[in-house]
Amino acid sequence: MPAMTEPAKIDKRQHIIETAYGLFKRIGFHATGIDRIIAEANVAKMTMYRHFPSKDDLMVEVLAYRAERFDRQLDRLTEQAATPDRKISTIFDCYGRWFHSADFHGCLFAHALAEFGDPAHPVFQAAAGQKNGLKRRMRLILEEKMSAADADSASAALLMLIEGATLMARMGQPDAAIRHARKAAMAILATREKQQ
Amino acid sequence: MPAMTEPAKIDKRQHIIETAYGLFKRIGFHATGIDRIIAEANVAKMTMYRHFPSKDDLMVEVLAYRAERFDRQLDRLTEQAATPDRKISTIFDCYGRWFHSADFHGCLFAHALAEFGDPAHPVFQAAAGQKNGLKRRMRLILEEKMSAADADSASAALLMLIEGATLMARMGQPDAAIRHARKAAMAILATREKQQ
DNA sequence: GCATATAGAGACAGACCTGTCTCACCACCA
DNA sequence: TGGTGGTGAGACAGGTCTGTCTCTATATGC
Repeated sequence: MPAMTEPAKIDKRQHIIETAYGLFKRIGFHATGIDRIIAEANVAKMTMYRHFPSKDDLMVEVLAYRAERFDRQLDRLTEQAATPDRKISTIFDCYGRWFHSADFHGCLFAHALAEFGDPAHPVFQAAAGQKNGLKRRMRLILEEKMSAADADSASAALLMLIEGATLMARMGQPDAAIRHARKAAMAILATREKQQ
Repeated sequence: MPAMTEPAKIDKRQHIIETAYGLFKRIGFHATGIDRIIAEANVAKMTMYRHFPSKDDLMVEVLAYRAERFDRQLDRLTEQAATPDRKISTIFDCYGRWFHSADFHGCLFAHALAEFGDPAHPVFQAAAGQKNGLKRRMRLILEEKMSAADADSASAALLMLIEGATLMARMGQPDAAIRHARKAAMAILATREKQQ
């Protein structure tokens, strides 16, 4: 075909990452075979292996891509919010929308941690890095309104609520998950309010 | 060998379940092969397939065995506690000890949910059943001291904290996980205190 | 003693896994 | 025009997966 119909070629690599992302999310890391990825991406096997030396590398790149997209989204949303409380609330909004989206399949990073138990494995580290990054983000937000120790404790609690809510949403209760998580988050933040 | 040295034969089936449990926990469901299970259990392949028609069945039975052991442990611990708050605190104690145990590898049920995304899959259902059971247990405890609606909301929040804390412990911070989870739990329960 | 049930050992089938390799094709550029 | 680099298609290797099968050995109950 002529060059005009080949804009997808601009980034075959990115196309593979996004296809693999969809499969890992829906089916799992171990359960998704290379053959299926290349079939779904309409790509030759050698094309994939030229961009990614191994499946492990591909998984790490998929996680990195997803983490960056997530971070950019939260950057954009939280910079519009005025107060720490509003920033946190915006994050919960974001999760609530995600829980109700059509292709919600739970947290890819949590699944990666579940499938790769070895802390030395690159996939484990990539996934743990995203979780720690989210906690750090919330801690920095909370330090605007409370002591560092309280911010550390509260951000850990918020992260736990978010992880637990994601699990609950995955078990078929997205409404209850986000509602109860938000209520609990407000209760936690309220106890640290006067510390300002 | 003579009959005296064969008491293990009393329940080959149970021995297979416990061996598989250890492997699934450490390595994962998909990553653990049948061959490895029977090798570790010192059992012939046909012996395993005689007791469990398929690997799926074995996984479900392993989850059921683990869920029952967990329930019995919590039954024993919470019946010794006098008040609802003490019962909840005892559950957190239990999780804290678990986080610090030598062979802690995260929650098998959460891992099962991560690896089997289809809600119709028996493994998914077995895992979701355990989570819902834990939430129900805490809800019943909390209904002694608060309204049904508050107990529902608070038990959901406690479940989320527990799940999130388990994830955090798995990422190498068991101390912070249980400490912050407990503190957050107390804050959540405190806001529902006067509702009694 | 004999029947029945349970188990061990391991070959085997058929599918699927990751990863390598070859060959042909085509777009682009000098 | 001829070289270069990315790509498609698919064979292939070597291993592992689940699950079935056969044959043998042993233990228990009648």
